[in-house]
This record gives sequence, structure tokens and C-alpha cells, in this order.
Amino acid sequence: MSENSSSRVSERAAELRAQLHEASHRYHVLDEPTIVDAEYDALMRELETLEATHPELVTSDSPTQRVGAHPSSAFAEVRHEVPMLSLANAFSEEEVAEFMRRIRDRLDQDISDQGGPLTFSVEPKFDGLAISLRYENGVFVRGATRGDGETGEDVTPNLRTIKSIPLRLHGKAPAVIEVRGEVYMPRAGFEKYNAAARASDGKIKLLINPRNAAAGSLRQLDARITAKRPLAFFAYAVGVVEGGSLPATHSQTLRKLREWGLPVSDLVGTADGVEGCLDYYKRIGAQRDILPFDIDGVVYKLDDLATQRELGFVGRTPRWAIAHKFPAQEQTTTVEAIDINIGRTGAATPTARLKPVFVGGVTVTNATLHNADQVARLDVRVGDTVIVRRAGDVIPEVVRVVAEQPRGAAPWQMPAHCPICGSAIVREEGEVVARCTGGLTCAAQRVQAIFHFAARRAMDIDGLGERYIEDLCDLGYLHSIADLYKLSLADLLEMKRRADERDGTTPETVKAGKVATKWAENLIEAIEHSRRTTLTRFLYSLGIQHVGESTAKALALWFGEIDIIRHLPWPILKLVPDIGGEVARAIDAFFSQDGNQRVIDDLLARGIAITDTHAPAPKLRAKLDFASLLAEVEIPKVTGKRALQIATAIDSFDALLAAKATVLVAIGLPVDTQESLQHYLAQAENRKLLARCARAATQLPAAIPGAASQAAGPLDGQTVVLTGTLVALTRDEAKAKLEALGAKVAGSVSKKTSFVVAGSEAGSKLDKAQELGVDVWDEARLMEFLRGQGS
DNA sequence: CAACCTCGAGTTCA
DNA sequence: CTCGAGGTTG
Repeated sequence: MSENSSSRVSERAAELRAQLHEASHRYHVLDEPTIVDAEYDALMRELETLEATHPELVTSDSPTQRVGAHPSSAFAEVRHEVPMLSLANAFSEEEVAEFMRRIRDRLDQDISDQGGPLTFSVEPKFDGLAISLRYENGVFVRGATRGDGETGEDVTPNLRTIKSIPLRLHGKAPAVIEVRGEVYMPRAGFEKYNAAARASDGKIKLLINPRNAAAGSLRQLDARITAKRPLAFFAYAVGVVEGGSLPATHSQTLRKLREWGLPVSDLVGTADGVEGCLDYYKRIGAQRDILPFDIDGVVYKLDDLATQRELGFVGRTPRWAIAHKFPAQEQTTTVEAIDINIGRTGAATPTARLKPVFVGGVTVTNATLHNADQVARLDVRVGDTVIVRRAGDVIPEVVRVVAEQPRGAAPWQMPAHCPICGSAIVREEGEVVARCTGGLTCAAQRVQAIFHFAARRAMDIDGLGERYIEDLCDLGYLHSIADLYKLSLADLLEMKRRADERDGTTPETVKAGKVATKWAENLIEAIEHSRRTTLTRFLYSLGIQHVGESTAKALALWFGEIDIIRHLPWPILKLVPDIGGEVARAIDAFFSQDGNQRVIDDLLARGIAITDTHAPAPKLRAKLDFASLLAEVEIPKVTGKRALQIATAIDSFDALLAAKATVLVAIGLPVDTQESLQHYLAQAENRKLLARCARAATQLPAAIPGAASQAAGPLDGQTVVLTGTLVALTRDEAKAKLEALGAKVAGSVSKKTSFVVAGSEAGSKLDKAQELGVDVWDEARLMEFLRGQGS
């Protein structure tokens, strides 16, 4: 080795040591971590490797030479008679196999090979804080943190506040026993605590993550604060034992601990050999997101205690155990830009463009920042280093900015103009979202509107993705949704050729004279196929504000025909349950725009066939009388009661519009109501609305006698919620079948929910159901029920 | 008018 | 899946 490279190695080692010291100090002493675990691990491993190949570089104060950090002086020190161990880590299957091979090799030297795979006690690796609990004659006398493994801090009063730590053991426990385990904060408690903290307007500090929360809570000097934190405990090992003995294996020891009243996780078990351990790793990994607490891997411990003793230690890590870690769910990266995205409704959503980073199994490059408030809360700026998490769900989020990094430029602000169309971006009073005011003149909104139209749950045009829509719009083939139905195969191919030319992406095969046409043929076919549709899908696909699937369905059910719906004044729309003033006005406003009416004309003229037209619902007819309708118009001071009073004297909108002032006085209304009504009637706009109501009410066709009344199903009046993945049915099929039996299928669980159908990997909805004591069906029960109903 | 329940809209990656 | 906001209800 040359002089030069050896000095570089020693410099790097010194640098790593400094970084690790600093990080460890901030983490353990200041409770303010600056780097995530994965990074710390990576630095530590690098240093370990360096020291392994250059043993002369090992210094006595190297972070590799101890497990944790200095205990803070605020707590009394406790020496661990039996040191608290730290485990070697494995990050891949190869490393696990290597670990097991090492054990075998070592044992083979000493004793004859007994054949068969080794048995391991397998456990989740809880993401919390390791502690030791001392019981004397069955009574909890002292608890300490791990500290550096040799010496920890006495946090007995804090530990006493944790309900899952027994203050007295059951049965015949040894006279003195030290139980080791992990204090952690369950996710639900963490969320609940933070929700309260958020509501406290900054008075209570937010907890960063459950693990930090657990560590921080235990290190409170005032145990009353600890008591307010939702902490829990799992036992997983034993230290000192006097006046008693333990079983021959670790798994039996855990069982004993459970007998003595200590909480041991249900997830512990045993596994044989590499294969068994890896199976366990996968099984626990699959459950990771739905567990009620955080884990960062699993631990394999050789089950037989005698063999453990034989294998012994390397430094402070045992040869007989290893932690197999999951891919990190948190990483740090830098914010390269903060862009804004314009949605279908014009909503301007800030998005962080991140330096690509591998988190929880995928590479993340984007993370939504939701809105300007969120950006301000986090104070994220371009150039900042941030922690990115891929939590329980799939969607990455920026957790926080790492303090002490050189800050980027000025605080981020929502731009005043849309980056796509240049229109003003406006945030309405009291709203969280800012919106581009460009409407359909904004290219981004136009593309999103067409994309929505083509969506599976809307017109279901398969193969029409965002990219094609963008190109079709940019190159002038598509101006509105109606244009979709005049696209020809030739148009599509020409568009593709021009787009490729523009981007310089013309494939070699095309240059060679071959043109790929299959995609275009499929798309034309898909557009063709979408022509036949239902009224619900059609209404939904128009992308009217506030009209999603369920509102579209209500409209279809109540009014029956697009030609009726497209001309209704909002007070009549408001008669439909679940449609209030805001939504009704949005629908009316949509249809009041000539451009939108023209698009609908075009669509219908080009052969959109709505297959399920019918007469208005009978329930609607009953509500169309003058008094009910008048109450919906929202004339100040004219409530339902007053409307009724007015209606007894004046029997129609026409009569009301024609009524002289003297007539209004004669009705006997209170003076303020009279004035309000007269003032209302004096305005041309209002008179126009009333006239429209009058006309629409008389023009709505009568109900078809006897039609549309649905047969009563066995699930009438029941509300069902589906969650998780079903095997035999898709969610949509299950929904359709349940609805056919009269059930209402809702999206979220509440007290009103009759029962929840939980498939595999059910998430928070299942928790909610259990919390509220709502019945939960598994898929088998649902299938059996459906069979019983003959479906 | 507050509490509760729904619905709509937006979101990431393979 | 989650948040925000609209609608209904006591």
C-alpha cells in the first residue's frame, strides 16, 4: 500500500468518526436527530470496514468501540452487570446466509456436525428504545436505558408510568431477574398525540416519529410528562438471573416471561435455517405496514442457549444473533425544485422535485407538498435537505427539513400566475387551495378535463393516457372532449409522426418505413366502444365541479334524462338528497355556459348513446310543489314555514312574479320577511331564476306509473363498507352485488355502518370498525351470504 | 350551529 | 389513502 492511500484512509476514518460522534450526540443527548438511521448505519459500516482492513486505525474512542452514547448527566447512572448487547445488521439475504454459514463453520470445528438446520428464535425488531427492568422478589425495583451497553440511565419513575410494564410479576419468577425489552410508541397513540398537538396551535410540540417519541418521552425529567405519552413495552431477553433458572432455549424463555406477566409480542416464533428465517422475514415484512407499531426489521437468535454461550461474542456483538433490517422507510435527500401542478379544477398543488432517493423499496423523485400552508409549515425551500418518508401508505411525503443545513433561497411562495397559461392564481378567502383561474383556456386544465372524461370510471376509453392527450391538444387535433369522436386513424398516425419529429424520438423502424398502427387502431376502437354509456357515467365524465360518481348517480336516478338535467335551475337540483346549495349552483353554472351546452350537443350529435334514460323519480314529483320549491330558492328570511305561508295565498311562481305589492302585504308575513321578499323580487336576475323554476317544474314529465320502484332487497337500509383486497371478486363487483341486494356501499366507516367486509391487507378502515365495534365480515362470510341470496 | 358523515379531488411508482 | 369541505341532523 502506498504512503498516500494509507493517509487518505486514515483521514476518511477520522472524518467518519467525527460525523458519527456528532450524530450520536444529537440523537441521544439532544433528542434532535440530524440524520436518519439508514445513513448512520451506512457511515458506521463504512468505518467498520475501514477499521477491519486497517486495524492500526482503531482508536479507543471510535464509535465502533461502543454501542450508544454518553448518558446525559441528568439521570443517575446504572451499570449493567450483564452488558446490553447490540446486534450486527444484515441488509440482504446473502448477509443472512453468510451469518448462518459462519455459525456452522465455528460449531463444526468444535463439535461434530449434528446435521439438520439450526433452529432460531425469530422476532420483530421493534423500533423503540432498549431498556432493562430489574425485578427483585417479583417486584419492579429499577429500570434503565441501554446507554452505551455498559452504563445506562436510571429512568425508573418514567418506566413506572408505562402500563404494559408489570410492577409485580406473576408466578414463581427468580429472586432477581433483569428483563430486557423495547419501549415503543404504538402508531395509533403517536397519531392521536400529534393530532392533539396540531390542534393546540403550537403549544404542544409535534413528535417527529414514534421511535424518537419513545426515546424523548423516556428521557423526560418529569415523569408526569412521560405519563401523558402513550408508551408500551415488549420483552425479548433476560440479563441477570439469581435464585432461579431459565429454560434451555430462548423461545422457551420468552414463553416463561409471558407467564410471569411480561408482554411478549405474538409475532415471535421459531424458524429453521436460512430458508425458515427468510420466510419469516418476508411474512413479517408483508405485515409491516399494518402492524400497530413500527419495526425496522427482524431478529434471528440461535435458540439453544448452550450453543449461544459456546459461540460467544466479537467485541460487543454476539455471534449467535443478527438483525435483518428492512429497507429504510426514511431517507434524506435534497429538494431540487418546487413546481406547481395544475389539476382538473385548476387546483395549484406544489410538488417537491427531489434528488432521486431509494426509500422503502422504490426510488422516489416527487413528493406532494399539498398546499401553500403545508409548505409554510415545513418551511421547505429549494436546495434544502429534507427527510422523505414512505409511510404506511405508498405515497411519499416530506416529513421535515433537516435543521442545520445550509438553507436554500427565500421562503417558497405560491406563484401569482399559472405557469401553463399565465392566468392569475387565486386563493379564495377561507380556502386552502389556490386555483388557476384560466378555466378551459388553460392547457393543463383542458388536458386534465379530457383525461378525466376518458377515465375508467367515466367514459372508459382505454389507452388514452395523459401523454397522448397532451400531444393531441398541443398539435391541434383536440380542443374539447367532443373532438375525440371525430378523430380518425389517419389523424392519430399523423399526430404521432409530428410529435416524434418534434421530440426527435422517431423510432428507427419508422424511419425504415414501417409504421406502428396497432395502438392507434386500439384507441379508435376504444373510443368507438365508449359511445354506448350510462347517464351516470356521462354526467360524471363531464367533470362538473363537485359532481363525482355518487352525485352523478343521484342526478341520473332523480331526473332520468340528460335533456332534462342540462336545463334545470339550481333550486330544483337542490331537491335531491345530498345535493345542497353549493353543489346545485355548480351544476347550474356548468350548464349555463354556452360552450358546455355546445359540447354536449356535439357529443350527442356524434353518436354518444345514453342507454338508461328513464322518467324522473316519483319521489321528485312529490317535492315539486310551489311551497317546497320556494323554500329551496334561499330568499333571505323565507324559510320552509314562511314559504308554506306564502304558498297558501299565492299558488305559483307565475302568480308570485305577477303579484302586486299590496298582495304581499295581505299575506300576513312579518314586516322584515315582506321587505326581504319585495327586495328579492325587484331584481331581474332573481325573477329570471323564479321563472326558470316555474317552467322546469311544469315541464318535468310525470312519473311512469309503477316503474322504477326497486324490489326490496335483504340488505335494504344497510350501509356496508369494503376494505382490503378481495380474492374472488373485484371491489366493483362486490359493490354491485351488495347494491343489488339493497345495500348502500359507503367509503368510510362510521357508527352508521352496518358491517365492514375486510379482505386481506385491510387497513385503517378495519381498525376503525373494531374501534367502533362494527361487525366485520371476512370474504368467506360475504361469499357465503351472496350464495345464500342466489348470486 | 356543532358534530358527524360523506363525497370529491389529488397523489406516486412500477 | 387522506384531507378538506359540503350536506345533514340533532
